[in-house]
Amino acid sequence: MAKPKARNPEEVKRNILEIASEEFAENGFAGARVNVIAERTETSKRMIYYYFDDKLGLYREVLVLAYRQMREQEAAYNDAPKSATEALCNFVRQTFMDRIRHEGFMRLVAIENIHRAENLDALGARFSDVNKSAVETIAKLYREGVASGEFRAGCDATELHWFISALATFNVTNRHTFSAAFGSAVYSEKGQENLCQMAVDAVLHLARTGRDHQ
Amino acid sequence: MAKPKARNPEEVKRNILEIASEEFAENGFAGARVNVIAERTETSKRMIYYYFDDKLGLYREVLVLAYRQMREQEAAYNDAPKSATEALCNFVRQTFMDRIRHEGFMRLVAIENIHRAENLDALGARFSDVNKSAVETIAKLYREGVASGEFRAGCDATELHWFISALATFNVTNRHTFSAAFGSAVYSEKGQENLCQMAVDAVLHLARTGRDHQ
DNA sequence: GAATAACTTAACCATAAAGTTAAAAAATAC
DNA sequence: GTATTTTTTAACTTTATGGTTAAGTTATTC
Repeated sequence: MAKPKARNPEEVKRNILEIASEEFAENGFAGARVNVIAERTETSKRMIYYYFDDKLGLYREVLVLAYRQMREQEAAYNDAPKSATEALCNFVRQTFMDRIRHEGFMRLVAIENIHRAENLDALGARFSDVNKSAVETIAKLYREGVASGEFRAGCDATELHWFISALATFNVTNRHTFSAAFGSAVYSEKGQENLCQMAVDAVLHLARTGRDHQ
Repeated sequence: MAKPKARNPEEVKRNILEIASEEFAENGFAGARVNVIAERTETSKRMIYYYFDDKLGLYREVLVLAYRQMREQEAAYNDAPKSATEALCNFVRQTFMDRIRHEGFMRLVAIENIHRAENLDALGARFSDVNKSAVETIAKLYREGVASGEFRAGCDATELHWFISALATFNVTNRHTFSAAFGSAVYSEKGQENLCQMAVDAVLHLARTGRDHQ
């Protein structure tokens, strides 16, 4: 009577990781409960230990998957802009919106920073390889702008990436304390447009003036 | 033989809060252990419950104290700069360095954001009152620059504060994942100088161009 | 100087947490 | 059709956790 229920280990793992990702993002590593994760999956607690050994092993696989999904998604940008200026402008906007869309990922990153990234470090090359594309995108973009005369040389691509990332990330991860302290006007529709435009203006300015910080 | 050990409830409370602040900043709310906090204080676990009721009560008092100390310290800036430009430049640098110096506070803020600031919200006016000065400082500074013709009108002071805060905060709170992903060059002495200078340049640019984002 | 309130100590408790055991069943591979 | 891998179930163990009890001590108040 009960359906045969075909086996699918990959799907079981995927399902566990999906739920675990939500629970860790919501409650942090120490705050998350293995029992709760188990209850929410379509399988049992035993299977979590079967596939991931322990809570930490599960958490680390969640991190790997989250970063991989994020970078894959970022790599799918590539519009066909008319100029380097336009491309950079789009890139900043994209990043800003992207961070908003992936709040769960942002929370995992914030949590891992509280752990001083010791779990990402433990992953070694399995992690750092994934990120190479992120800086390369903006490096290429900036080079093209310098070549066309739109930007001035001297900026460091990683520093530009840092700058864009800082604004887009803070906007999501510090939203709650900022609102509690200073009101939520900056998180109104108009407020968010303003902040995004400020980010675009500032980044264009930095790219155009080049290395004024020698 | 044992010294009389004079009573000093305020000192006992202060001591508990100091240790608790370190433990919560290090491990988060769920990760922190009341037993560990108790062991590290000069008093006993019972006194924590005597003064703060429970773990959450202790955590909330830690937040109150941390924000108060931070704002008091910020309010003690007031140098005597020659121009509004110089004043804004100094303010950005100060903020940038300040966040670096108060890593523990930054960690508490990050942790409270993971909790969606529900504990700050629960404090109500006891919290929001403390922050009024922070935006007022930059608002005044910007007004003076507009009056002197150095800046153009139209910027929102809270948005400027958000902008400066974003860069200075991300630099500290996302240090570990950023380094793990993109290398630690931006956290070398030279790298940090560059980032700080980028922040100054960008903020000056925004203040000078005023409301290009209507 | 007795009463009272503030404070201290350490043993104790109930619960909840991560993780395990063990036995069996079902699907798949060979 | 035998061996292997995957999956299920549920009870169990160990340890650590937040929180409490209860008795005692010290300063302060009257």
